Amino acid sequence: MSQKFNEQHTKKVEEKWTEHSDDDKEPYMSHPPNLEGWQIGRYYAGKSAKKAKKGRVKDCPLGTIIFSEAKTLRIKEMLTSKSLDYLIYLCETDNHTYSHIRDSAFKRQFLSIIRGNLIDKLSNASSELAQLHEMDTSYLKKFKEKQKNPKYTAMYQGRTKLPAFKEKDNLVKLIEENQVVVVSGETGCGKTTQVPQFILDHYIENEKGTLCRIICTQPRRISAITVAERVAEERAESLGESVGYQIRMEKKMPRKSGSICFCTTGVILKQMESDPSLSNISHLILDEIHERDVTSDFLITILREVIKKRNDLKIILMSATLNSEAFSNYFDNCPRINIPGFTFTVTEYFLEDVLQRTKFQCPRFHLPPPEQRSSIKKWTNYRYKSLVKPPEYEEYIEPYARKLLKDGTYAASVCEQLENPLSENINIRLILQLLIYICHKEEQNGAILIFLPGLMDISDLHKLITNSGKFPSEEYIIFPLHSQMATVNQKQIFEPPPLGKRKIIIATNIAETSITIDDVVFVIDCGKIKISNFNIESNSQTLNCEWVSLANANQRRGRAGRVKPGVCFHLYSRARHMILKEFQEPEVLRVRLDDVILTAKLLQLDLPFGNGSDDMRHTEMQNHFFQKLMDPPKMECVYLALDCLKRLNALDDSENLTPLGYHLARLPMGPQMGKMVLFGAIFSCLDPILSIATTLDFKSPFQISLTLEKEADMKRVELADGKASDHLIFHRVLYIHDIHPIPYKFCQDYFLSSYILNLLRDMKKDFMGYLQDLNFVSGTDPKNPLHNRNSDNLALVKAVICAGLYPNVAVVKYSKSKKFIRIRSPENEFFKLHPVSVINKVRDMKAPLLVYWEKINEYIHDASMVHPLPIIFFGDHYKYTFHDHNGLISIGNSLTFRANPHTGKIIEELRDRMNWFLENKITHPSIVNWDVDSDEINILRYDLKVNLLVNLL
DNA sequence: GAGCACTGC
Repeated sequence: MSQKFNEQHTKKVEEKWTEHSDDDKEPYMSHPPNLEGWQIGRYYAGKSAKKAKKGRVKDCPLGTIIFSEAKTLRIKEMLTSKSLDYLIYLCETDNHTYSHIRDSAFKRQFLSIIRGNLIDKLSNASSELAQLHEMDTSYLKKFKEKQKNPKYTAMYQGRTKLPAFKEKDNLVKLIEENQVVVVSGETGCGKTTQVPQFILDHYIENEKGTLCRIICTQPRRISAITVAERVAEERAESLGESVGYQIRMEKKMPRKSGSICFCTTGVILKQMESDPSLSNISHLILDEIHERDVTSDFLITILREVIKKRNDLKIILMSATLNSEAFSNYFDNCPRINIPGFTFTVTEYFLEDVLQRTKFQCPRFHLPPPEQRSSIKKWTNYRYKSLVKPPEYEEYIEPYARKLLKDGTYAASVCEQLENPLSENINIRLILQLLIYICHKEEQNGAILIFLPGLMDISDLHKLITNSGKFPSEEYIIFPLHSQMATVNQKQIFEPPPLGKRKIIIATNIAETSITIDDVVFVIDCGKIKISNFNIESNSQTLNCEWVSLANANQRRGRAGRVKPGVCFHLYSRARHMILKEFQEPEVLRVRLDDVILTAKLLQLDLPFGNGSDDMRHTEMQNHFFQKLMDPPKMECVYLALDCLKRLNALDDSENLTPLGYHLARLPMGPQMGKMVLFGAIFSCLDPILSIATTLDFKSPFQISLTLEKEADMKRVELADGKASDHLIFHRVLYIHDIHPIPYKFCQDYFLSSYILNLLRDMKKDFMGYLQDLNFVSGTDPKNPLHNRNSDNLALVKAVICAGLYPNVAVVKYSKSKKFIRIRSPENEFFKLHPVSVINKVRDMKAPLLVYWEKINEYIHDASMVHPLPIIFFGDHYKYTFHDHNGLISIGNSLTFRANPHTGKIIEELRDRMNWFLENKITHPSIVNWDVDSDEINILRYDLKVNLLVNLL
């Protein structure tokens, strides 16, 4: 397959598309020339009032589309072809019977999903584990032999020292006698490795090993593997005997019975799609359930239904001590058992102690940046801002500071600083002073771990430390640690430092749970954390810096006591510590719910009806799935997600899954990315689209360099190859990585992570497997030429990107100096383009339209500049209107384009035709037959050589 | 004019 990276086919786009001048796009850019004096003032007042209303921009067409006469003629010829009638026949939709769909495996599965219900499905649930006495005896025999194995006995000796071991008999008895048990305990108590083994050994010893099949879920892939390896080692076995693991794209399954399988929470949820009663499982252990991620919250909600029908299924919830009671309450006050933790003591200090020891002086006022210091007005504003105190100061923090002053244990200047809210801001100079104090005054040696909220702070502190001259590289190794930095995959960070050197790690909360560095003795906790939230009013995602929860603070503190007693410095006062909330909000209250709803639909759970549905049905459904969650999300959030799924055509008007929705629910990615991939398969440009969708869904392979930022930016621009698209860069990177003679060299030169690139390659293959199950492709090779006939046509690739990202469309506005870009949403809100986007640098501004995936805090992260036609073809709410000699195409009730009547008419027919084609393809999943005479190609073709759609887009 | 918490199928 030749997949040259060029855009030759774009030139074939024949239609004339003109961009309007500024006045045309924004009719109110400047005041009409005939106005004078106060009229001008009133004009602008009216204009800003309009802006404030955030009115739609219907009346500001984004451009004009005119097809040439020759093209019009050819398209008209095509439109008279007979194949259209055939397609209309195929796609006459009947939502209740779907009688227009030919009988197929897909149809039967789809109908059983939209008509069925979880409870009915569970009513004939039963365990599939059968007791086989011969095997039971053999399991016991092997187990007894193992107890003589010196390796096993040595490991066993170590196990008996764990706190969990003292509770062995209690645990086994409690689990035997109850269907649901909550096991709580802090890290280091051994519950994760021991509890599954206690259960398994108990079954084997009682000659019923074949009835025992334990699944233990972990929130992260890495912990599923490491725990499985550890447990296999303790049992003196290799993986694949009685212990195994399963994560996406990687598994080592244990034997079918008498076994323990560690897997990620998502794997088990996916399994429930086909086997909701978990028929081949005897014990389900959910570990780290206190983290409250969407998947585990979702899982326990369904499990409450499942255990009613499967009385023999045991559920063990393992949580931190802090919120074990809440889980017990959720399961009808099921019994709890607590295992004391086993960690070294960590001495805790707070801001007042740090200030006292370092004699540091916090700034009293916000200093404006140097370039603004001349403006006194702005400066006063800064001073004013610094004096506004959060409400908790009067109630808690000031009284505490006054008490300290009275007690006389702290210097007066320390107490005074505590009363100033600025002392709670992140202050990297204070951290530097504290580091100097630790390294020179504290006797203990050992690694220092600093928690900061984000990259900015990590970068600033890193610079400050290296430039201070107090931490020469002969004595200190400094590791910045962030999910997007190369250091996360370096072994060096886990290993003891070279002799005579000390490790300093500057990390985000990645070091709280995901990455464990054993030799940490000192922790500096800035007390802040970046938390993403979903804002219902603006229907958008935010990422803000907040106070940590007590759970976070404890976890951070615990990182200091893994090998010996440690010290933790919190950079906030004891008073602040007292008013921290216990936990962060559960994730399900902080995210978009569209993906959750699709999964729930596939699992046939009862869901509420959206805003638009009639009230009768609304009131019928009081006890729906979302109400049963431990923390039900706001209904507005559910409605927003339902609306979004309807716009994507994943749900029909009665909120049943459509055939498209059914496919999207089965694909392991969000609905928009799933749609992009399906269209990539249908339009035969699958490899580039899979690269892009996988990267957006998982993670960018680009790594951040603290020292070579500019170089990294330039490499990105180089990879963009003049195309105004961040998405096509992902395609190009994965493409080159696959064919490069020395992939590792390519990664080094272009600041890429080969670890992530390899994962992305595996993931693409994994998606191919799903597409094959859905019957859209014929194998698992993403580069199969059969599915890449149009992969060289980057205009088409961009059109498919657009189909997937819609309705995330925005309009580009240049500033007058054209130095930077502003973005306007169809709803007339203004955003900015993230500085790393190549669109800032590649000035190929033929089109003012962008499609994007992620928008966080007013910033659009990755974007592609697109032609209007894909938006017109793939957008919803198509309308054509004609009045005052103006033809207008309107999309999504907000984007408008001018088109003369004959062009408008043709676009409308072409759009219908393509939708029929897609509908047919979705309801009759199969590989598109690109043969010259095939029916489906005739539908899209306007002459024998060229496929209409592929060239039009 | 200016910046990106962390997971997962």
